[in-house]
Amino acid sequence: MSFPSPQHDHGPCVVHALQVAEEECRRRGARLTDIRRRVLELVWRSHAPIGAYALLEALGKAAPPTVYRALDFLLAHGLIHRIEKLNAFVGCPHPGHAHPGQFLLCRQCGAAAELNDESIEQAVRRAAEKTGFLVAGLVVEAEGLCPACRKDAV
Amino acid sequence: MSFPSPQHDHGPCVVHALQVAEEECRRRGARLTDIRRRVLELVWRSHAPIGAYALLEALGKAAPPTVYRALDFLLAHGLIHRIEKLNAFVGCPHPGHAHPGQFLLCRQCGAAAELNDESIEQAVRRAAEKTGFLVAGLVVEAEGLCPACRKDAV
DNA sequence: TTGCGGAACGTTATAATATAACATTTAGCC
DNA sequence: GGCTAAATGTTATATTATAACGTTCCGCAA
Ligand SMILES: [Zn+2]
Ligand SMILES: [Zn+2]
Ligand SMILES: [Zn+2]
Ligand SMILES: [Zn+2]
Repeated sequence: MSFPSPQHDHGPCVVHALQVAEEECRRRGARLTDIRRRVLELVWRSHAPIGAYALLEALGKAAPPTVYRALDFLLAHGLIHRIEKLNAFVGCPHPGHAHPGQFLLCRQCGAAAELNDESIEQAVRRAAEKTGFLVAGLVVEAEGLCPACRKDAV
Repeated sequence: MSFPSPQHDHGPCVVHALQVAEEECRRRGARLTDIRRRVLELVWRSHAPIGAYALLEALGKAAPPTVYRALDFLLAHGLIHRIEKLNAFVGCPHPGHAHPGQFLLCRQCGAAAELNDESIEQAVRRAAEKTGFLVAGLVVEAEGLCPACRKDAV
């Protein structure tokens, strides 16, 4: 919910995310195969949202469909989110209940933070209702400066 | 601000948009060249957001950079918006003051409506502030059913 | 008017992102 | 073990976007 400090030790976050993912997949009867786990780990290891071809390269010998299929699986089970603005992917810090993500993207350091603010979704839903539109999915992506980069910029 | 009825006569909308664009460009000292005007007209003629390569085809004999340059110009001067989710473009119904768009995108008929709801932006700004993040740009894209398609679906 | 200089455009090639189609392997189940 | 469906491998190609460089056009000023 808060912005990840750039110098925090990210290792434990990755380990924790993988544990949660194992659990969540078990609960759902979904198979977190080796490739899928490796992609998820790579996504988490990256501090910033990471693109499919960067993942592909990190995986070593693999073709595009391999990584896209893994990403599709992870998206379908709510373990990652896609950032539309960046054509990139980021780990979900609290999978288990389906939700659209709301993201803060630092234009300086690339870091991303996920919000899940009820009032944002409500504001959209209310405004949409006024026009008679029924909201089914929602993309919210704010670009700007994270706390650390904001300080640096003075 | 409200959803465009699918059977409304779109011709006048296009004509009006082009007039406003002429005016706005004059005001800004920007050149609305033939290509740029044709691209803007094509964007407006399309009921739904339209992609760069569809515009390219409609233009006839032209190469990608031609249409992308025109789109860049139109974006820079606030005459169109880009829909990130769709990699597509839509005319702005009220250019003249820079603003991020907030969009309602019908998954059935493809129609798009632009909102400019203060409360949405405020909700995002407030939630971002809590984390110390400074918002500079904002993408809001809701997917769902427009009033007409909602009725059809019962 | 003519020539200058920058903006706009043309053209070719290529980068970056994503999917189609089909063969092969693997994992779970009886 | 043998069956089946899911997962993965493999090749080709679609889709979206930009780089690089040459040419043309347009406003402006000598
Ligand atoms: Zn999430
Ligand atoms: Zn930052
Ligand atoms: Zn607008
Ligand atoms: Zn519709």
